[in-house]
Amino acid sequence: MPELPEVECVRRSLEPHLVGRTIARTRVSLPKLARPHPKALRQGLAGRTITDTQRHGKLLILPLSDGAFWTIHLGMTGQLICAPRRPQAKHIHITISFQDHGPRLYFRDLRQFGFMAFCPDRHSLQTGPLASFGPDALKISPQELAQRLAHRRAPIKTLLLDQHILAGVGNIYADEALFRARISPLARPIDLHPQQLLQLHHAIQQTLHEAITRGGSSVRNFVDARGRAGTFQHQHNVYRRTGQPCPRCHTPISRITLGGRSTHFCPHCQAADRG
DNA sequence: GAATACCTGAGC
DNA sequence: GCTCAGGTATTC
Repeated sequence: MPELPEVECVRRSLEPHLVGRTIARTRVSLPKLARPHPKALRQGLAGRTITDTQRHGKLLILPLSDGAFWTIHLGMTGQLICAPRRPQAKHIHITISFQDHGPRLYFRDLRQFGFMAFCPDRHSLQTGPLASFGPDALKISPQELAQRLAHRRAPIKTLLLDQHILAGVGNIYADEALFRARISPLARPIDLHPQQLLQLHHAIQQTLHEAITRGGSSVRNFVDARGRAGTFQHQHNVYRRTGQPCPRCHTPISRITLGGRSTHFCPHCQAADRG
């Protein structure tokens, strides 16, 4: 479920439960979710203390004692659960227990697209889990966004989903940000005025910040580490609203496929010839 | 770029 | 039975 706002909500809900705690034991029941392999994850985490919680795009980064890092990507259906006992749930693939014998951390992932990785130092973090990510979507400047989009020829929606360009925007927030900026998902960067790129940058920031404030979007069943659902799905203007009236002009929302992903937009407010 | 692959489940 | 699902890497 998680795009940048959901991962940020997970990070915030996790922080008070994790920082300062020392890992005792890691149990991996689905080896492919542990990188580079289960033994490295188990041995790397054992005895190390979590010193902070950070996020880059959709990647959770937990700095550890001795300059190591633990990274977690939730993929499409990943969920972190902090609880004293194993929840009555299927698809729990990794369990972390701590030296204080307090609540454990359970990694649940139905579709198995997520992962946990151990990085012994900053270099392996940057050449490993972080290698494929551009700047964080909440930290990138308008100038840098414009620069990174400049000579790309794909439709803008496809580019927003490309984590090499900027990290954190997924299908929901790409559609919602383009609606706010009144830009067609089919527009190419070369078609856009500099002013429109500024609007897009602003729309991305606004949409992501507002979603974080509302606890993220629980389209299917996203919950944070304490089991709380978000409410931003009630603020969606276009995402999964095919055929329903545009909140701005009442034209029915269209749905097309772009880069293999369903794409929702208002054909009037976001008309291609209006950028 | 588009298609496909990795997975399981919900909803029709 | 079929289509769709919020992510990403790899192939043609």
